[in-house]
Amino acid sequence: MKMKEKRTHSEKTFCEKVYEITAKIPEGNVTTYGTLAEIVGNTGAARAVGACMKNNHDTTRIPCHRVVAANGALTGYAFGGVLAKKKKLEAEGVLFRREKVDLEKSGWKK
DNA sequence: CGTATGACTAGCT
DNA sequence: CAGCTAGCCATAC
Repeated sequence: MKMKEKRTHSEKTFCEKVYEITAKIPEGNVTTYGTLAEIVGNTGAARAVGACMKNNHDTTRIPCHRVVAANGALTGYAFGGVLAKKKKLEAEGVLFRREKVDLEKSGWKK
């Protein structure tokens, strides 16, 4: 197999792209892993997105807390759990419905 | 290079 | 409405 395709034409890996997009999410808005994956050009790679997020440790530059599940539910967070994630979102003005984000109102519109 | 894993999603029971 | 299964992708070991 040729797993070593080598991304010479694109130094950025899938994760790098994800970070770029995530960093563009405006405050008070959120997006889903699936949507994020689609934006980077890999629809269906929602899992890969999350995998990169936990690998990312730049919450200051990469607001990974603005990325939630497709149903608006908060999933993991490598800096304090979904609890800290929820708090951050609330603090930014994201509308919550019970324990889930209201994607209808706070969903990020690209 | 091959296998295992995960911050997902959609579908079915 | 809640829980479980199977499918998908990229990364790490």
